[in-house]
Amino acid sequence: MAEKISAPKGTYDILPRDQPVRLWVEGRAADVFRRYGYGRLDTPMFEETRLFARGVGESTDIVRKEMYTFQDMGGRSMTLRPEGTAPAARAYVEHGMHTWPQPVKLWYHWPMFRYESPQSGRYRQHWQFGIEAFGSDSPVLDAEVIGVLATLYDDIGLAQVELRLNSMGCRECRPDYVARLRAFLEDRKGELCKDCRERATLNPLRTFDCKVEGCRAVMEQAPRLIDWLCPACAEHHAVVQRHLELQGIAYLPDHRLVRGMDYYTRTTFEFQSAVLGAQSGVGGGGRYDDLVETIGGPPTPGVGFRNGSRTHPSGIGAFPRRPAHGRGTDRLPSRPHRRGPGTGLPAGPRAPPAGGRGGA
RNA sequence: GUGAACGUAGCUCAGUUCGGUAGAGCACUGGAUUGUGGCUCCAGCGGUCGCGGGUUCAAAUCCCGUCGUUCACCCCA
Repeated sequence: MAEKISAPKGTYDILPRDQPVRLWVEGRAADVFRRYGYGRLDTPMFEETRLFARGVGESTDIVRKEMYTFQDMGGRSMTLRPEGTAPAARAYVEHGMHTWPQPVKLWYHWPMFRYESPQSGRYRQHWQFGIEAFGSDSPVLDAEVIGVLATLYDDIGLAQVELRLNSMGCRECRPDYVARLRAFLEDRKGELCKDCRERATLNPLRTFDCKVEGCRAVMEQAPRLIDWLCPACAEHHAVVQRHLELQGIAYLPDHRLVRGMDYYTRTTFEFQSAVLGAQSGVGGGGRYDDLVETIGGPPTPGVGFRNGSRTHPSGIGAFPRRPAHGRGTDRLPSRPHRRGPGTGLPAGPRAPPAGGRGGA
């Protein structure tokens, strides 16, 4: 026998038994997005490399060392998309969506590619749901986007998630704050770990993430971005919170919450699950008011979220879920019957959730 | 990129401590039985023990390397 060939490192096959859950989740998501007025967008799986370099940010790890970049036959540098917001923004500009009624609301379910070393819930190709709303800087829209994700989680019965909320400020107030933070870190340099001393110059906001006890103690006394927002950002943040409360969405203010892309401004948020170990983020997002302009479009604010398949190839399927309630008829389908015509049809609406790898 | 654990039939694993040329259950195939393709019973198929070196009379078992998986760090979905 010839040498066996297996799926590339960090990738996985999605077998017939996984499809019912997958289709069910996508169906639920599509339904929620539709109810909120989002239309589906599909873009190519690869884009010109400079779209991500500019959109995601040259200083991010994604752009610096995690992209699947290749040269096509015409000598152009192309990259398998590592995230969805930049391509969506590109499509917004390319198709003149600024002439559509604003905000333009888009959703997608796409595979993403990152050259990382795989570990729990982290793959080289994974699927993400996302929504993006372009063309409105209203804080009410931020709260709505968070509401969409909360509704989706509620709809599929995802349990034990909590929402963390922060504001990253804008190009007016963040630079001032970062300078202030840098000065603080420089001052306390001696008390920081080796990693943090590097972070202090490269990406000072990340020093808040450090798990080293000494660093945590120092960072307790560090200036907090949330305290140094400009009046406009502070007001924006306050309105977002008020509208979360109006929707009855519980959240935890977390001034240390920093997400991976450079494009975030003002609102950032993340739903986390206590049961996922180190990879606790389930989904999150935020506002990106400068992104469209950065990639060559007209100044256009935007806000969105993405939800990654953290634990299971079939997507959200393996997350812990609440028991099905009596009236919610559209619960998760069970695995198809062993025998039968081979259609893989769900057994029925009342089947209990099945979790775990390969389950359901 | 760093560290640790692991890698034996399609699947879940035993065997590795104290080296002696591979086992179980499930699945699959065939048969018996049975008013179903269900149950039970019988039989069978199936592994160069991830790969490559080394030590040894002899390696799944010890040593080195390599690839892969998992978990953690980094970072992040």
